[in-house]
Amino acid sequence: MPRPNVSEKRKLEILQAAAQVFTGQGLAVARMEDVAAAAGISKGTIYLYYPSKDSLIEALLRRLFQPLDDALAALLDGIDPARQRVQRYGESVILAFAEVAPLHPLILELFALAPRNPVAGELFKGYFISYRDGLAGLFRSAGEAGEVSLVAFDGDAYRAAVSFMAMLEGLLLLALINPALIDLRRDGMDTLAGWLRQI
Amino acid sequence: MPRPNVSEKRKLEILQAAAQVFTGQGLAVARMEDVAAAAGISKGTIYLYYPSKDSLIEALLRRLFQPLDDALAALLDGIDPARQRVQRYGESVILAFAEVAPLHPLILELFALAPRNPVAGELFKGYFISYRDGLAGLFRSAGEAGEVSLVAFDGDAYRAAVSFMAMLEGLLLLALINPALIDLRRDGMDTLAGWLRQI
DNA sequence: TCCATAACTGACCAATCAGTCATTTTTCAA
DNA sequence: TTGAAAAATGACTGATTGGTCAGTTATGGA
Repeated sequence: MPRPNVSEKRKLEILQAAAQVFTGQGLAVARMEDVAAAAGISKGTIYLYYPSKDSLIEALLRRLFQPLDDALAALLDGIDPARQRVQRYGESVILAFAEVAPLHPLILELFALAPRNPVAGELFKGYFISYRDGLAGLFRSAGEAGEVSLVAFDGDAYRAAVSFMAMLEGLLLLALINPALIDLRRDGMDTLAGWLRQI
Repeated sequence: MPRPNVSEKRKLEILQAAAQVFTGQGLAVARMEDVAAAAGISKGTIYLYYPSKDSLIEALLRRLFQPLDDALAALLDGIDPARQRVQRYGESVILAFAEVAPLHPLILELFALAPRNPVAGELFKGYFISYRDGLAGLFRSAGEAGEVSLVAFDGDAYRAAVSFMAMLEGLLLLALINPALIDLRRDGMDTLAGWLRQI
């Protein structure tokens, strides 16, 4: 019988410990020793699975990005009517963010990596460019098909896309910076619904 | 003749050097030695004006916040019609952000301090709470006076305030994360104008 | 049971850097 | 011109920590 491959399991355990420690202490302050302790292993073991602290941070970033990527794929490649896909996308992003509320301080720090860390930069850049262009294309064809009205945006699908993105990302930012400022589940859904009434 | 007070001038020079170095290298990586070199002084001298690296960061944060505070005061205490004040506020924030584009990586890092640094936390919290409540009050009274229509928000001034804030902060976030994503001066102004047509 | 090897450990090293302070340089009122 | 105080210097220290690796332990097929 082959030995059970502990590698993937260990990697995941380390990643979860890292999420917890990095969130609690901040990326710069948190020590690899602390991550190891939280994972119930020794520091050296981490380096059997991740070659550096940076690689651990990047793995975490990719992992947290996954749900966003999935939601974006569903938005852009779905077969449902455009309005419905946009609404579902907004709702799933808002709910996903509300669910990871304990990780918000970490997520804010990961955002701040974008201009400096190449991996983070590429992730964000790729995501937002696809998002903007995909959404604009979606609005354009839905507008031409008469499914939505772009009259509030002078018929400009690009403007509609930027407006939607600003509204949604803005909601997330407000929640990230100060949880007491808005209730994502209530205010987020209200604002999203209000926006959708424009088109 | 009293000696010219070099203190305020030196403090400002150090702050400007810090802005430059922190933006280029990141808060965690930048060394006090580098800030000193950029200011054309020695490291020890910095400590005659700022007691610690953290205090320097906090001074920078307060300084960068000042224009926002001023714009907010003009929004909340102005005597012009509500719609005009909201528009002017949005425009001035967007333009101010576009003007400090070289500092965007630093600003993103300062945002990420909010959950951990008490000074940053208080600044952001205070600002956004005043912003939200002041704007909601503004919309409420302007709605009652018939200056604006809140029908797009079910007559709810709070919802209108959250929607406006999300739109505006979202624009700034998109620009911060990836300058290539939107053109603040053009897309920002368009989106702002589009939002204002709702009320 | 044996042992090859996978998995893990933690003491250690090398590098880093915020902050200090004894000393030097500059300033200017007398 | 002088000297006392203000301003500035930069070598140094103490503490920290990412990453390494020689040695130890656990596993399971033969």
